[in-house]
Amino acid sequence: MSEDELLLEQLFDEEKFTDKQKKIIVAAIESFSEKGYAATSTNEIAKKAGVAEGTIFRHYKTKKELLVSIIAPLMTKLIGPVIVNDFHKVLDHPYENAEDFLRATIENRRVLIKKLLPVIKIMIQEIPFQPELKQQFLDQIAKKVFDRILIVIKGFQDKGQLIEMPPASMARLAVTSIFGYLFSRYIFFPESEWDDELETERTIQFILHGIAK
Amino acid sequence: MSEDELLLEQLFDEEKFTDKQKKIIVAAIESFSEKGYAATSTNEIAKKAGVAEGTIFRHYKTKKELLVSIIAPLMTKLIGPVIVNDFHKVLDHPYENAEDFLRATIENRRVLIKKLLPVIKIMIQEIPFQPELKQQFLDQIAKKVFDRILIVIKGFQDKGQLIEMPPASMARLAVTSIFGYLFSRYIFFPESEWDDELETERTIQFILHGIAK
Amino acid sequence: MSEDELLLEQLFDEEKFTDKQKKIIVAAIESFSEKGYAATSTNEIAKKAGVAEGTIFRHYKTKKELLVSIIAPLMTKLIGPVIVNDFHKVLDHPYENAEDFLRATIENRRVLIKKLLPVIKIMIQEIPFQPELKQQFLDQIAKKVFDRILIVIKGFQDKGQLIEMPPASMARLAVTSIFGYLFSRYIFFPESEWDDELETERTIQFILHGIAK
Amino acid sequence: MSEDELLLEQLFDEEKFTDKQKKIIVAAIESFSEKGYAATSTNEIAKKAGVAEGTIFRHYKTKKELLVSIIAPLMTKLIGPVIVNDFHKVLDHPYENAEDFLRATIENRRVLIKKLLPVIKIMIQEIPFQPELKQQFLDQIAKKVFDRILIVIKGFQDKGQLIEMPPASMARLAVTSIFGYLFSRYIFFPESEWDDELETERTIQFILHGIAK
DNA sequence: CATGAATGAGGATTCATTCAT
DNA sequence: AATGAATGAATCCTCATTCAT
Repeated sequence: MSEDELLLEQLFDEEKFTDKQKKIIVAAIESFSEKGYAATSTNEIAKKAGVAEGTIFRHYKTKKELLVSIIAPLMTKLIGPVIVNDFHKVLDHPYENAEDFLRATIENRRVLIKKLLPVIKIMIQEIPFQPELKQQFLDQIAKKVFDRILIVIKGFQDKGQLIEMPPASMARLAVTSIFGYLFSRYIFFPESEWDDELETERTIQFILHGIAK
Repeated sequence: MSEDELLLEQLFDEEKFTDKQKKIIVAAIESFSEKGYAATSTNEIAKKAGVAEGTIFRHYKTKKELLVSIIAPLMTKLIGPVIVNDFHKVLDHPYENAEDFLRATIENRRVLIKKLLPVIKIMIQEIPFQPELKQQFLDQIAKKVFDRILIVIKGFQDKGQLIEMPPASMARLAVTSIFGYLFSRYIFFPESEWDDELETERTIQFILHGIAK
Repeated sequence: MSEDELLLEQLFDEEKFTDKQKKIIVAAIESFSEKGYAATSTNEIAKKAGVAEGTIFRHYKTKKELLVSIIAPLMTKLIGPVIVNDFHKVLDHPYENAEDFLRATIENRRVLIKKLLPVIKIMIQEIPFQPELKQQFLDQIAKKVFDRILIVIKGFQDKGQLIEMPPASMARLAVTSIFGYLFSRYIFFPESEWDDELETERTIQFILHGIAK
Repeated sequence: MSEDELLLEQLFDEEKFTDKQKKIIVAAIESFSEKGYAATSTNEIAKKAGVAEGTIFRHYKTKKELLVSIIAPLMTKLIGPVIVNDFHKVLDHPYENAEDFLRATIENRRVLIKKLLPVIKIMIQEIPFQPELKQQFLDQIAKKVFDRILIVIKGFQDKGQLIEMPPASMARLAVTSIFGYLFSRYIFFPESEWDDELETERTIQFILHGIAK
């Protein structure tokens, strides 16, 4: 529970929730991420949360609203680091090189993904089926984040650190490599032994220099 | 319908299906990939297929069996190219270089993914929740394919074409780059304009040489 | 049950219903008329009909559709006699006097109301709350019937049998007297002893001559 | 609100209610008469009244008690005029004729019905389903009022103003004519244009002399 | 007095599955 | 083999009512 509480704090710092509401959210996250949204019954969530089924519907008008109000704040949480930190880093330290930037970015994301794992699983599963979430995702995450990344890439290209290539293509290549690593690490094979520092380093070197000798 | 028929032929060449059964499969694939397995009702599939609901259960004991018998053959289909073609290519033409191999691999996969798109979507969505599929996937795809890839990588490393790195790590980096491209192309942003040849080339160069100048 | 069957035949001559569907209709009419639509649960109807709750929803998409498909055909049934019979009577037998016309009309209605009593109760209760029914009632019954009545009244006025008074007002007075009688007889005080022939006669004389000496 | 307040004053002169309680009653009357008792939720009433749901149950043990305590006093209000005024009128002014009596009675009722319209609607809807209300209605209104009416009718018959007819039948005919008018006027077609004085007069003449020439 | 969160029984409706035809 | 009516458990959700604050 203490771990869940941490997750909650991470997700909802400022907002005030009643005790029961917190339990509902924790239970919903657990069930949704284990069985999927559609396959989870509100009755099941209620039991796991130790509340009456009606209580869920006092706080969330529908089951879908419960889902959305779990996922939506996550969107904001996930862009935060990109927009605020990274952007400034690059502008404030013009001497900084692409390698350090990548390292910071991956680590940043790694910690976040690790903490928000179950919620991210839900997000991945449900965004394709929930137009509301999809729209939010495209507007808030995809677009905003992508725009920042393009700026950063152009910055490093201008400094001569990166090769010439349309920034959009480069962004795709770098981003999928990073998320390829993070998803392999935390979602596909979380039970394997991982030397995070080493794999992070390999991923960075791969992004920068590829695998050819 | 001709496109669906092609998909079916692709998926189930040898097997003999009644006309109704084919319609059921096509309808199920469409619904499952659009709304998800759990959110699709058998009644809906029956209507879309133009058969009675009972007919579905004459061919498949349960709804889950319908899902599995759609996804399972896909597994075999997807490894085929890796195991049969690629493996032989490398062994038969020892002079071939890694770049050509990558190019063939990506193209191979690209055509397949394009054709099997809806089924692949279902696979991605449902494998996490269906232990039966998960096991099949791990045993048939992940393991077998990974083993082959490791061999191929070692082969190129031995030929001095690739840098020294644990083949497993290298496999992860290359594979996620390839699938990062293919998923971006066909699943995340299928509606964007894509110059496939160019992006394939960029992906290959990225895997080989990275983005650093 | 035989009485219910008669009611059903009366209500739905030509249409074909399955056995279970008939039972559902009979049970619904009984419950709706006894406790009101909103206070009747589908579970209760199912039990009374001896079918599974799901069976109700196989035949009627919603509870409201069940209500409407019970009440709607009644509307047609109730106007039939007015439009077809009465209208022709007056036109075909120009010598006929208002008294005989009234007698036939009341008797006609009396037999119908007696037979359709429970359904009429439902109609009275639910029309105010179901816009769909209300509209149908206004369009089909109220307007059509009223138009015919006006014609009949004008006919008798022209023949000098009725006093001068706006036909609409006269229609209201006559109609409410007739329904006042029928409702007193069958809805408000059905358990009292009624000498129907005598009371019909009194009602007719009242409509024609009032109560003043 | 001033109109509602008037209604309240009309309904509950002497009793003392808290401000919130008045709001609850007003809200309940509005909702009950618009959607019916069974289809109105206490939550809805609470919102409309601007009070907490619990507050309703502080004043009324159950939802049904709320209904009854709205309808019950109405019963007394509605008989009042009959028993007190009319009765005395006839006894005190033996020379008065039936026509004037009818006129006074209708007008009396007309004003009352107009003011109490929403509550009367509720009464009509719910009496058939609430045995408690039904009993009260039969004992207090139907019986008492009917007894008075019989006396009045006999009085006028003795004075030779009315024809010979069992007073009960005559009561039914006159009463349904009056209420037929009032209900047409205020409940069935309130939105039509009505010349009240004229229609009242027509109704009186109809009751006295009928429609025959 | 008043609140409103909490309850859990009960509501309408959906669903996968069965089975007589 | 195919049907589609029938099932009843399960689903999401609503509601009157309670009770700690």
